[in-house]
Amino acid sequence: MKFKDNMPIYLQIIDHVKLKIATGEYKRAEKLESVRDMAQKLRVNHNTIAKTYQFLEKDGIIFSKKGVGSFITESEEMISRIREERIFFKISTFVNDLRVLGYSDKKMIEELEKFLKGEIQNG
Amino acid sequence: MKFKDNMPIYLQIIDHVKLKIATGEYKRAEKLESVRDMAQKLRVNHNTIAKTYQFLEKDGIIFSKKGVGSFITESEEMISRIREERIFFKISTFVNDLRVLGYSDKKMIEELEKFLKGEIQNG
Amino acid sequence: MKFKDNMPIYLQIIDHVKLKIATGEYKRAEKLESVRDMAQKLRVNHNTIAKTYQFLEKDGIIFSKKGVGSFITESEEMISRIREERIFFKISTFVNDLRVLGYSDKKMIEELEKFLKGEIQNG
Amino acid sequence: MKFKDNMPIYLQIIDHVKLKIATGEYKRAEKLESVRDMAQKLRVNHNTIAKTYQFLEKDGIIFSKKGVGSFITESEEMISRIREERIFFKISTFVNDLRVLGYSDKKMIEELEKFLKGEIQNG
DNA sequence: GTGGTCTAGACCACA
DNA sequence: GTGGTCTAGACCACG
Repeated sequence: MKFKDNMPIYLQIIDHVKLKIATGEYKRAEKLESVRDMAQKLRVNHNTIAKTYQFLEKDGIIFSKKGVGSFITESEEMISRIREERIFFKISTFVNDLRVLGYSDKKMIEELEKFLKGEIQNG
Repeated sequence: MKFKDNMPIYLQIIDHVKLKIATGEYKRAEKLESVRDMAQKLRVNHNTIAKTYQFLEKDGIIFSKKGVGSFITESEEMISRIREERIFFKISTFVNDLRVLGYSDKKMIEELEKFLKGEIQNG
Repeated sequence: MKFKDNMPIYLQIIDHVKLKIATGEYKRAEKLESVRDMAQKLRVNHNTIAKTYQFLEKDGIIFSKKGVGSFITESEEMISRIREERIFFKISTFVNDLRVLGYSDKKMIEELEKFLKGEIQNG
Repeated sequence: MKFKDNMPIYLQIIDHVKLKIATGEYKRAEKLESVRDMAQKLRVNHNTIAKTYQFLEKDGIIFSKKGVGSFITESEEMISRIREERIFFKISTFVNDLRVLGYSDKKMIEELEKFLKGEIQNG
């Protein structure tokens, strides 16, 4: 995993975990990698991962048991919420950004379609 | 202007200026506010604005005349490029993000249309 | 400040701050001691205090500004809530504990009164 | 049994046993569950219960006979003391806590009565 | 081995 | 000087 320079690593990992939940890669109640294993894999200090897990736990996204491990939430509802929030955020950000640039709703959809078609020709 | 916590303010201001160029609010060869004026307006330290202007100048987006002030580039081509790069970046990021979440091109457009319609009903 | 052995220091400090808010010692929008000053005063590492402040910030009890300092919440409502929650918690815990020990409501009040009188005689 | 996160489980179980003695649920000289039975019942590791029993024995609250089991103390005086200490601790803690929050003796009793009455209305 | 806490010391961004 | 992040390394509680 490559980290951006201008954002704390632990926040990037939090987002990374939330993304994996949103895409379904991490499933309900699944065991996460141990703090130290993930630290080694991502080449960061174990404290950084511990902080990450604690923030995720505070938000109810994972739960940890001492001496056992850390696990994705058991709440299917929470998992759906993470996914839906993410999608909503992406779409509303997109709409907002293009509007600021002067795009009408119609033009926005047209440009998106054009982009998607263009990719086929280019790729 | 409200700044995010986890990103250097000067980078946010750089983006802010580039956005104003992309939207046409800042025009070709227009004089920018002085470092101290902008600092006061954005409620940040003047050093932060100075840093911002240096970066923008390095990228050829603005240029400075000693004792006179800073100005938006005179190159119409640069201005177009800033705008197009921005749009391309926004669209490709959007497409990429939704694909990661498992969205097909078709569903992506559908959801976007749904979102735009939903706004009308809600707003 | 003396710390108990069987509870993380940062949680004890969180409670310590909340207590000071509840008693009115810390007032609305008041500046807290800096992370490093409090660390020195309490003879703990600055990271421990930083963690404390971050948790308090996540709960909306204080807010921090980089390069400026940390401050008690500006919300009078939040301050009242902290105080009332604390009182409610103390009373309900007391009632519950004595009931478990077989005390009726009447006996509970009698014992409390007896205790308060006894103190006068002893003190 | 639900355990708090921020306190060693064995201390919570010690308190749990002392509470059962204080309430009379565990009687003088009564045989306790075996380490493994209690471990299974409380869903904790048997080492944790073993540790618990060792501490209780050290304090004279229980005693063990090799190959037979563990038993509640035979001293009626010890049992009374556990109960009285507990009650005294609860009351004095309560009084102290509310005083710190600025409550007079009179107000303390009033609030307690109010709380007890309020419960009836709410429950 | 698992998560959690703490220290010491470094560096960064911001004012 | 202020808060925030990160590392390295230690120790603890629990299973």
